[in-house]
Amino acid sequence: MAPAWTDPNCPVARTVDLVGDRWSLLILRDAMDGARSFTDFQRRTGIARNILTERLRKLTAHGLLAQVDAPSGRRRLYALTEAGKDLFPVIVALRQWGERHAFDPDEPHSVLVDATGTRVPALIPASPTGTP
Amino acid sequence: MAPAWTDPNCPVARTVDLVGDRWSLLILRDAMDGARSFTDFQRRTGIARNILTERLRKLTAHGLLAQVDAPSGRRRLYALTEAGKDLFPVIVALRQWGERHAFDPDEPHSVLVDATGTRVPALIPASPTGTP
DNA sequence: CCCGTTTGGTTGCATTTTGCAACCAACCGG
DNA sequence: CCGGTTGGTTGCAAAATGCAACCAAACGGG
Repeated sequence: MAPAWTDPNCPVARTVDLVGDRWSLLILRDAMDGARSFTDFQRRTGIARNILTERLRKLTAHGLLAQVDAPSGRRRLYALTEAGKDLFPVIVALRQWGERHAFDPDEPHSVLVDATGTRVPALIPASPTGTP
Repeated sequence: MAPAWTDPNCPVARTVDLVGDRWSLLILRDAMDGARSFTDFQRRTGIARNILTERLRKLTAHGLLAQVDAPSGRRRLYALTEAGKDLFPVIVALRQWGERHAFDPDEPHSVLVDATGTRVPALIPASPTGTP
């Protein structure tokens, strides 16, 4: 973590530095799906506990998650911040790609739908061209 | 790589298994930006050469990149497949998030524009709700 | 109030992944 | 034919990860 950024000028590289490891994105996926507690995350992802501790700290340190006190009692819970919620399109895009390309043609898999049960259309950048 | 998938049922997890490491997404970013050759990728990302070799193989093995013969001569080059190009929205989403949240407020950074120079609007899933 | 359980960790150690530098064979241009 | 570039490979050191055992502070029931 010493070199600060892999490539300080590229926004993609910075984002990948923050969430581009085996677990962070899955933690955020679960957070978006309602996970709040340490054991919740641990059970859903199957991540090692010490790594989970570290990831939760990293994500909180960078403002993607925040620790909130539970309504009753004082157990600490993690909640998505605005910045964290803002990663939603990334998760959706990853999910849609996975649905299209990471399963065998005959293999069953989920399809992303919204609250009303209709299928969410593919995310497409407004203009179909490259990165300046 | 033995356990096949981190979570076989989740498309997000599968995608992360394929491209969710420190380098793969940056390699794909550069491929989308025109990089084709081994040294091209190596120079742009700064990745260690042995790791680059492994990543290029992994990405080709999973059908995100393909090896093509150079027009003249027979040097091997890597090109994005359809599946690879289909990751474009992911890269765009990562980039947009980075532009919004990974820079200090006063810090200058790039803004994603299309071929005509107009700013690409934020990617937003059609309906604003969660994952079933 | 006391005891067993759950939660949210921490610690130490083994295994795996990365990174670095040196090396190499094939081709390329002149 | 000679030097440089390309696309790697190899060996070793350093860092990240995984696993299992351990722990203190709540809970929760009786």
